[in-house]
Amino acid sequence: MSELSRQLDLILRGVVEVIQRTELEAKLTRSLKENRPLRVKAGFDPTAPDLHLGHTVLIHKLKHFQELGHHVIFLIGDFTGMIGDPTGQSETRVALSKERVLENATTYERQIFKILDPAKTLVEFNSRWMSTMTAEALIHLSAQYSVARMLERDDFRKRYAEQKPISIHEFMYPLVQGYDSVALKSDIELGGTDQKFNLLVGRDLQRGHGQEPQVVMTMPLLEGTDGVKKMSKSVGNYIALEDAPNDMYGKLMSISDTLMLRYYELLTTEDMAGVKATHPMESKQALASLIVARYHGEDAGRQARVAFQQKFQEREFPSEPDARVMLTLADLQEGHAISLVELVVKTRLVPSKSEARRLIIQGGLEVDEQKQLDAKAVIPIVAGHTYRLKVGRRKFAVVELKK
RNA sequence: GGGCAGGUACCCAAGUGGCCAAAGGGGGCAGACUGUAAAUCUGUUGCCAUCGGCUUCCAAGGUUCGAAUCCUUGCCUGCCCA
Repeated sequence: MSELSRQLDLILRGVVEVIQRTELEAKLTRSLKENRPLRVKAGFDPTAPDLHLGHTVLIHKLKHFQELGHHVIFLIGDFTGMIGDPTGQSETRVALSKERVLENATTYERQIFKILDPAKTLVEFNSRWMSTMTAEALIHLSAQYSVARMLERDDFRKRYAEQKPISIHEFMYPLVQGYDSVALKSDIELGGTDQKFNLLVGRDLQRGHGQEPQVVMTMPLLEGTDGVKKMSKSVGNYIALEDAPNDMYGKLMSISDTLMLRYYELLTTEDMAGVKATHPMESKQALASLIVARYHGEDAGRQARVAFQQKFQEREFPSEPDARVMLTLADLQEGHAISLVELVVKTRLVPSKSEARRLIIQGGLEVDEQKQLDAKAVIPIVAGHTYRLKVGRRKFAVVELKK
């Protein structure tokens, strides 16, 4: 196998679309011949340093390039961040302070370097060239794209059709992102399939600046834990890289069987036929252990598995409860007692007394393995005893009286 | 600048003077079921409380015994005309 096809093999694995394949091959060939690594760019939002598994699909692809000796540019869109997210539903963001951006960048690095090699990764900020751009240059840049072409972008088109607001500045997002490619002389840009439009703008702008257009590669979007919408923090269907091992494991175990296969496909290199042949629950546990181990270490993976089995399969009380409450005498009524509602609220696992009451009536509360159904009940609290509360399906708390 | 249509709970969306804490759907939560799930079914979903009370329907005023519903002003959104 030639070096070219070896590289192509790895590069194309899992990719949805390559624009243009022939250009990619040409760039690779030249890179090999001249011994000049390609510049591979991917952009990230500055406000969400809490990376989740969805992001890792892309980061792993960067890793592939890195392994092949190419240069990876991790671009933090601190300037574009002012515009708001490209899905368009959110409002304009306030510019982040310099300190804040750097802080977020550090957080990013801590997470991505679990996958990427720090020595071979260039972290860039687009404010470096954008914040010094003159208004004149900006107008000039805007002149390179038409409104009609902007409206080709799916979400713009939809919002326009649905009579929803689109602010002018939102058009700057694709333009600036495209210009980033010019500034970085990017050879290849990676993004999710939803980024296709923005990525293509980069090609146009590069051409306009006399550069060879970048090759665009789109990666699949990973569905979130709900199995339908793409994984994102704002929807709340995400599994963050920095989720605690047990949470991460638990979230992975709660996904549907169908979604599990998808995760295997996009997040691992396991053999799919083998996975499908195994009992779904076992496959799911294997997946959960694998991912937890990847971000928290082998031990954490094993421990999370044990903890999960305790907590859910054998319905035992976990060694690490979700909340610990220390009561003082001031919390108790005369007779050293406290109402169940009060007690549940004190764990903070439930937002209000009404919710606590509801939970109890619906049979969602156990104290020391005894189901409590009376929302008006008051229970005595004895010093020295540790009360173990099961709050709803999956939350546990321990309560003690402070001496 | 003018005209029209809108702004309701986490989201979508009904309601157009009292029967409205506000239909319906989605989502969330709980229970049953299960292989951890998913799907399904059932219940529940402003806050505090025993009846009952309190604060909500863009904002501020006003009319009324009584307003999400009527009026005024303002803010916001979309469309059309200029």
